[in-house]
Amino acid sequence: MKRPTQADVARLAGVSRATVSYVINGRADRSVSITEETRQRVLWAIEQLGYQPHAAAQSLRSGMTKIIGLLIPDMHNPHYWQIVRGVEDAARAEGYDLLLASTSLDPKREQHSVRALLRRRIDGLILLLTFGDRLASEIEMLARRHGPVVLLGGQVPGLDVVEPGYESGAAQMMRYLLSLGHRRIAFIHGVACPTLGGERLTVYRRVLQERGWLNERWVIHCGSTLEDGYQAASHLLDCSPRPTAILVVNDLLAIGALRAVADRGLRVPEDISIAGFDDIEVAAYLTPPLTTVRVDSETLGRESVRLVLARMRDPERPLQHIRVSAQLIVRASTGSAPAD
Amino acid sequence: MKRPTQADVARLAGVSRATVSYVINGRADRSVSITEETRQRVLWAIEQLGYQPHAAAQSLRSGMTKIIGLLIPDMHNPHYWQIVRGVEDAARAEGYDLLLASTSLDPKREQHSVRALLRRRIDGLILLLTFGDRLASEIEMLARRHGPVVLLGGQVPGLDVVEPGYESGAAQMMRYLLSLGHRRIAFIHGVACPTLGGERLTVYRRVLQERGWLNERWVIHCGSTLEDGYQAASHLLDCSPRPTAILVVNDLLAIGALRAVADRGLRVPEDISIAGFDDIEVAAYLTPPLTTVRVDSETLGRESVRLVLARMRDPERPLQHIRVSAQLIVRASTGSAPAD
DNA sequence: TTGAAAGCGCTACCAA
DNA sequence: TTGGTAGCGCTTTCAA
Repeated sequence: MKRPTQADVARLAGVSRATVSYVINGRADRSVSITEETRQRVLWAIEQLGYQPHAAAQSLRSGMTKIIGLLIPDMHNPHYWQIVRGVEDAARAEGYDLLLASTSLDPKREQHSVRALLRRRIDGLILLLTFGDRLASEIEMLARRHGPVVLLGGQVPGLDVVEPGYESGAAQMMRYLLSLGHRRIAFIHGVACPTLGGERLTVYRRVLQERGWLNERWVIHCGSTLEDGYQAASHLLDCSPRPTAILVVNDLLAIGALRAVADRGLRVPEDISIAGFDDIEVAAYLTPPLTTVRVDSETLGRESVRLVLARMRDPERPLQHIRVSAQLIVRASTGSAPAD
Repeated sequence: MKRPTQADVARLAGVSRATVSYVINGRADRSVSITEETRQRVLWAIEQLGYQPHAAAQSLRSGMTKIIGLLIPDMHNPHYWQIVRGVEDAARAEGYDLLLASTSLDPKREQHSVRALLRRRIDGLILLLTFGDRLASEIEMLARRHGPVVLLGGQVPGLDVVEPGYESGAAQMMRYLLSLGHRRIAFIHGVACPTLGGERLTVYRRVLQERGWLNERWVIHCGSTLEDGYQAASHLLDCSPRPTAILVVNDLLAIGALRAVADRGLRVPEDISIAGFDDIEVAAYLTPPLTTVRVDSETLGRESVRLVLARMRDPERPLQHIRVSAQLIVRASTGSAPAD
């Protein structure tokens, strides 16, 4: 019970293999023309046998895989999933399948995954790198040889980039928190690699520095799990004086922070304000609903696919750098700074 | 600047293409043996050229793609990601890449995705079907021709199945709620397809029926988004008398329910208890932390991969049906039924 | 309008 | 111990 091949179809339809190929690939319009009757016979034979073209053979011959690869840092963070959704959607709409890999926040694995993805001669690659710097030169080289590679955030010379507008988002957020009267603002920087989310931290530091309110003790570096967020917030809550607001590098960790506050019997936002980044879907449904900076992650994914496809079509087009804007979303987790 | 092929390596190393192949595939041990010196020269040439085997060509020749396909219903629900994590992990550990597709809760798209996946002659396929029944016969047929197909829940004759133990979990949950004195227990069945989560609903009905407390007005069928959960719960809260507990088909929707309760100024669990299924990661960090039924989703994913690989190795092995057990996790969102 | 045939890059069998 | 070589299934050019 072997799977039927193109030759089987040809035999059954009483035509040559080339004809079958023409019919399938719809080349019937331009250079080649096929009798409607022949076409129908071929179609019938295909149906009859349940024939399906062999993807590997097509790839080998045509040089296209019809696959787009996506590398994300961490499957735990919903934010990345929203990106995956955007990518999957856009890719599928164009007839591409999605090969997904995650770094699991491990540099070795990131390197390994990038190589594995590249090895497949996938049509296009979208990389959301965690430890990118270490690989920059290798990626640059490989990208030159392989097809299109688009970076989702970060910087590698010679590559198209889609950049989330966290920087302006962070600035909006800081302005907002200051307008509420907060001065003791903490920052939880829970990421696998210091460079990740760096722009948010930088803006935070700069804004407070300008006012002389920066206190490095209130910048917590920790891991990237919910529990890390919880622990970091717990630590901050035990400080004296306590910060009146905690800005968290992403919503996932902010959820951990909310829990920490609740566990200490404190109220949000009366006793302390909490805010995050990303506007993951649950953010609006938390108790209290979370103030955050929205970066439309599906758009991030979609745009990446767009760039990849565009580069496929025209490898010589000028380098693109697209910025997806961010927007402050005020909900109930932030309020005026409590009087001392 | 074309990519080097095996022939280039052979030329540079001064050996034949076959030798290169042997070196790469480490067949040097058994049937064929290669001088250490030759081996080194080949390795050197590979390094020199930055040669990487062409995956499509390998697939075509060897018949293996080193890819496992996974179809999930919906990228919005964290529960499914946890499964994806398990699959990705296990697959990568065995040298397989992951091709991911999501149904987006659309039957057409499910059918289309299954076909696309099958078409690739992927080494193995893991399906978490939403509308499986409609496709059952097609899948069965295709599975016979194609490689291993494992079902994650559901039933298709002739296929290996990994089944989450929701049924026993639901029974534990109902027993627990009853022990807290609840009699007016509602059920939010927010799924894309009635059969999904059916076992949970069935247990719910059976248990209440036995006591004569079943009230179909308290069974809400709705969609599968957070907002659907919110709306469904809102509706239930407006009933009079109000249910004293709401069991939600999954944690994601339960989050929506928690929000609805909070928005009405009611307290969980004093005024009403809320419980879900899956034990997604955020469940423990919600306010209040959510009582739920844990089904270890990573294990679900891992086991699926295990079955796929086992079936690859031995297509004739007896059909497997693995049940992953469920466990009641009591947290703060459930409490004694309020006195009337 | 259709068919023949040359590979795409690789693996594995057989011969040397 | 190594090399020659026949395909895997498909697309596409060229000829008929």
